[in-house]
Amino acid sequence: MQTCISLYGINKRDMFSKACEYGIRASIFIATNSSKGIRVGIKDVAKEIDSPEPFTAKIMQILTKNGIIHSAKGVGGGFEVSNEAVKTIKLIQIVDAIDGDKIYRGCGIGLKECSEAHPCPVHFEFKKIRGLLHEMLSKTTLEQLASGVKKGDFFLKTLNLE
Amino acid sequence: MQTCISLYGINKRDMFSKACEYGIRASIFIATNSSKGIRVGIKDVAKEIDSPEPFTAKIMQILTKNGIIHSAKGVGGGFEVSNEAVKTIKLIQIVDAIDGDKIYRGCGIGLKECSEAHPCPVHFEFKKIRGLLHEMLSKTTLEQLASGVKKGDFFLKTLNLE
DNA sequence: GCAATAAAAGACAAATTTATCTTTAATTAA
DNA sequence: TTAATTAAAGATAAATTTGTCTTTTATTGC
Ligand code: FES
Ligand code: FES
Repeated sequence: MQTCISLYGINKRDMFSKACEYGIRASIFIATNSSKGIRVGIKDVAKEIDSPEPFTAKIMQILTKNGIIHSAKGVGGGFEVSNEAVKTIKLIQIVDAIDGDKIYRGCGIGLKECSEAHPCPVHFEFKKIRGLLHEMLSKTTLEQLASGVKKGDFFLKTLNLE
Repeated sequence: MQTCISLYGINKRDMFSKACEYGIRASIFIATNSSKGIRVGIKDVAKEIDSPEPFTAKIMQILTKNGIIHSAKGVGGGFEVSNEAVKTIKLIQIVDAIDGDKIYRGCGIGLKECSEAHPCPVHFEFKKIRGLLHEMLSKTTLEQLASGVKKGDFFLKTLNLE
């Protein structure tokens, strides 16, 4: 007899990894401040994007190594994005640096490679979605994202956490 | 000085979890066989979809508990999907059972909830993509996927692994 | 030079996901 | 009833991801 309908999600899975989510939110926060000429420290970043500070610090290291964010040590130091860079940096660069490209290039159901010649059953439908995702990630600049936050249209954390 | 450009993906992340990928591939394989009136055992499943057998067995337990796949113990037992069920079962049921719904409902950059009233910077772009993903998962039946494999148009594993 | 500041680097630790192995329960056939 | 078969359940282990803590390095101001 089959009684049990709808257990739920043994894995709680987001589109991107936590590391990537933090990386994106952090980059946007830093960009909004850089546009006002303000460098921000890791403490502020973690507070403003509501993320664990030491882990966020690790992610910042990845982003700086990839040349996405610039960092300065010492008094008055912190993280920033130059006015030129903020216009050219795309969301996809952050995703690539942290989660890699499989999300928009790999086979949706895990075949070792996605290929037109040897497609999996979801290949053609998935291709469309991945394509849209890829397009969006490639087109969206850090500046776009940051300006929306600066204007107060968009937010980097949920409201009132008391 | 900033020398280092483009490190790569500290996380190798697919769209779905391994568990979910195996679950989808397994379900499709079982469905193709059920349509020929054949029950398949866990051994065949794992072999045909190129997945680790014991782990795949665990996933089958989840799918049977959710009423997606039917199982029979004992001699001549194995896994199957009824001719009626295969027409009504949607891809989304498998994803929900294993990865949950955050991938097509949750905020793309990890805000605790995705909300129109308090949107994150990628909200409106992401909504479109998630919507398309949701639509695809909701519409695609196991039968569609299985029939493509049966006809030989689609595949459940990569070629020649010697 | 010296103290203060702040990120980088490295070593750990916890949690989650993936994978394996053993025992149990159900079913069939003889 | 017994033996064979096959999935379910449970315990455990490995790998990956997430999170923390300490030490080092670079920079600034004095
Ligand atoms: S082969 Fe699976 S998505 Fe292309
Ligand atoms: S709030 Fe982030 S996607 Fe809707």
